Amino acid sequence: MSNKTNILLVEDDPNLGSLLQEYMIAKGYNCQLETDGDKGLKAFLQGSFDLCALDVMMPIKDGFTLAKEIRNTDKNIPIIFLTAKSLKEDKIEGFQSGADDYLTKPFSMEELLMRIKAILRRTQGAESAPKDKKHFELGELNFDYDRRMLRGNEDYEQKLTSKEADLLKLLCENTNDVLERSVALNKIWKDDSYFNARSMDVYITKLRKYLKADPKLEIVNMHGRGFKLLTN
Amino acid sequence: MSNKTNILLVEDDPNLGSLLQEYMIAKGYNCQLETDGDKGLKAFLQGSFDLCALDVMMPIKDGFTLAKEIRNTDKNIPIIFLTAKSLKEDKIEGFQSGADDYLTKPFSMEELLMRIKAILRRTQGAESAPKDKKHFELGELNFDYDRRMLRGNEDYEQKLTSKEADLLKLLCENTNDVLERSVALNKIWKDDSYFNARSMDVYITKLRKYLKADPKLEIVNMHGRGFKLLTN
DNA sequence: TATTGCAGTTAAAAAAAGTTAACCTATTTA
DNA sequence: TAAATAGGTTAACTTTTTTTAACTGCAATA
Repeated sequence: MSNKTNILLVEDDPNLGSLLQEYMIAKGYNCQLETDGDKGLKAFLQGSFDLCALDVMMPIKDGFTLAKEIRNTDKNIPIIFLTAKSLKEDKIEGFQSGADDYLTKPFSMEELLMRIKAILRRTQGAESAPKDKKHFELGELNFDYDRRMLRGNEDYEQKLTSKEADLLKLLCENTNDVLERSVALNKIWKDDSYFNARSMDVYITKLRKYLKADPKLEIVNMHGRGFKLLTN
Repeated sequence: MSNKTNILLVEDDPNLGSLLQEYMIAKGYNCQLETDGDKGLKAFLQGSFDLCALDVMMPIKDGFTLAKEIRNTDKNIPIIFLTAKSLKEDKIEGFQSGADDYLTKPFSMEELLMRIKAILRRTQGAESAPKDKKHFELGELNFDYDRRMLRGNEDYEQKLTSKEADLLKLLCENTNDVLERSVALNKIWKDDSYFNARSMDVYITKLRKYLKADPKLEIVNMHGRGFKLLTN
């Protein structure tokens, strides 16, 4: 199975249903479409979904009832209702049957996508810490970003300032590839301007000095573009 | 402090604002009302909130900007926008600035309450920061905030003053992550000013001295930003 | 090849942080 | 009540980090 997010969409209007399905698929989700409540429940029980988007007014079995049945078997699955009803009482019934969100038709598909993302950010969300790497092997050298320390295998040790460490980290993340000047300026200095650019050059000089500890390491300039850290 | 859920409401229309505030209080929440973006940010920095409900169109500072500033200091706090704008583009900007939900006026207070509950069910439910932890493991050391005591496993014992303990607690809550200077100043000294900043530096010196009991612990400065407590 | 802008380097200025000690203020103790 | 103590702030000075400035050389392009 892919590692995409799986969405169960239950919608009795086949036009709207497949439109939404296509859109979600285009946006990189797996999206299974069912056209009534019974099929929806069956699909949910057999599959493994991360989120349900349910139409409220459907023949055979309405969305609220379906939601309760789904909740019976999974207390945590996020549920979004899609509906033409905009009466207050209905929204409240929707939330009371455990909805995470409630969209009133007509809504834009983009808004649906945003709301789905907002909910998944929370639920899958324990993760979402981008968790970038903090420790790099640079030829003979070893760079610990958090401790801001550059170590060689003899007893070379060089403490870095925070700007030095920030810049070296960016270079490492783009090893053997161009780090665009504007990218670095915006990430570290938060502003791409002439003086900051000169400041960055000063730091490049400093880093080059430190990296001399391993003669294979080199920071080369890409005229008009930025810098590249070469490791061999 | 009570164990109620704390909501920060920022709404420039005083009638709507206090109406919502009263309603939330009647429903058993703590709800602090601020009437513009600057006051809102200050209140957020000094307080300890579980959720923010922000009006989008406000004089001085709009809700989107405020949301970004709040997100800068707390990556997880749930944010709901309240707004008269119903344009698609605005909703999308709202969600991109990290919103969990987006209500278009006019909405019923009941619906707002439902949506708040839906979000809190997720955030308070599952994961993350038990925000009010009072006891921290710091490498070899052990920090009891209430007793204001730092203990090592031999017989190292260090009593802390209340400011020392406050600052160490903030550092611990952001272990291996930046504690912004302004955040600490606003939370502990209630005011971000030059002299308080110097005072904070004095406390950093004191804490560094205490933490020497475990050589792995380190408080590093992030120039212009704040401090980071490293644990390994 | 001459011009122009980009990059490399170094030194100095400016800003931020680190440290120590003096100095308040309130509270406890003699 | 005076002295001692404790927590906290202010001040002065030092050191580190970052930015600015000035000068030099190189690279692209007309």
